Amino acid sequence: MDAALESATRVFWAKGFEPSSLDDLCAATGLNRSSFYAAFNSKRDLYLRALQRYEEGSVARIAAALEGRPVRAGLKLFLDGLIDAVVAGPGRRGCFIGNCAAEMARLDRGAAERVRRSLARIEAAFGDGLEKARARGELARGVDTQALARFLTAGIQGLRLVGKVNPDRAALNDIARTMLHCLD
Amino acid sequence: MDAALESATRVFWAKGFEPSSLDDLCAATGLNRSSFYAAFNSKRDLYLRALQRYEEGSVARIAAALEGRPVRAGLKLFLDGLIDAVVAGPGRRGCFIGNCAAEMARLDRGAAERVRRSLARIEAAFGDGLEKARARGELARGVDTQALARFLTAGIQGLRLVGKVNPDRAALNDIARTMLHCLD
DNA sequence: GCAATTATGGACTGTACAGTCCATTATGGC
DNA sequence: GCCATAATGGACTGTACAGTCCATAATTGC
Repeated sequence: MDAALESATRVFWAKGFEPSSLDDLCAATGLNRSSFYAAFNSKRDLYLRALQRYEEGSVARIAAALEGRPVRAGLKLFLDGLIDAVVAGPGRRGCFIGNCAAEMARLDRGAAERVRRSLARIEAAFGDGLEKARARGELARGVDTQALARFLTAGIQGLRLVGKVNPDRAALNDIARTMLHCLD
Repeated sequence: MDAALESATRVFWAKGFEPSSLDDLCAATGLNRSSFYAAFNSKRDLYLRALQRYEEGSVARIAAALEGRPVRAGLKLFLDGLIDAVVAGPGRRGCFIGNCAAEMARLDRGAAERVRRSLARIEAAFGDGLEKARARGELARGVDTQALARFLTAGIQGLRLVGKVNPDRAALNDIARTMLHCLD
């Protein structure tokens, strides 16, 4: 069942909610309509589950990159990986969370709330890493780790949006490099 | 006719392309279907014209804020105004350009190209202001103004996306303040 | 004032879609 | 092997929509 969710995530991520038809989703998951509705209840429910699945992965990747290394190195590792994925991966999908925010937030209050929570968890993952780094003495005493975490969260969304329409490594590297500059 | 375009822009900006029905657009513009198609040819054409109109405004606001004052003050003015608009304005519209990128870029190559061009013009407006500031001696000699302009362009998209689902002034101020920090 | 052109209203068409339903097929208990 | 239960296929329904079309109304040129 998780394989079906993963396939559906790919469809929604690439095409967005509205343009993903049930036929697309049934083809991708291998389920027919009856089984689809038995398993997932509705297109929107599946979309929100896909979003949650994506959120888990995003948070985990941040935590993994920041774990067990200096925070600057961790952030660079994370951003370099992100840029690799944007430049080399299947093109123009952007960030599922950001896509959901743009496409649904105004018309679907529940979806907006999920996006808000996803961004909060991403912010918390950055905040944790930064806080630990400060405790290790890697950052100045007075640095505002919450502000930095918020900045990184927004910055990544910006980077991914720009990368979606212009997956140019040099431009994305400029953005990432300047972002890292803010830690100092 | 520009009034009709402005009204249509508001509809597309708020709801996105797909969920804006022709009935919505005719109601907003005051045109009936016949006049609508005579004037704008198709829903998509109108959408792209609305996007262009929005782009002009965005670029002009950046240029105006950076004109005739120190670049740090100009950027702060711009970002403060943006945050005011996000927090106080009609909620959760986000940036039309960013919305278009998220909603259409994957499925409409032409729209993606327009977004790419809009972002390039925004980047150029920042780049101009930064370049002039460097000539005035406000920035260090070796500063990479293109990288900074790219960073600001992405940062604004990130700020607006976060603000779309969580229009919290304190959080947005944190992001803006940290962004400005990167100039030093 | 009238004819020719242009704008307007709104009915209409064809299509695409999410979700439902039931007849058929497969599965498992015994 | 047989019955009860569960999964499956795919036809079907109702709705919403973009775009077209034409009959009528307004406007313009003279």
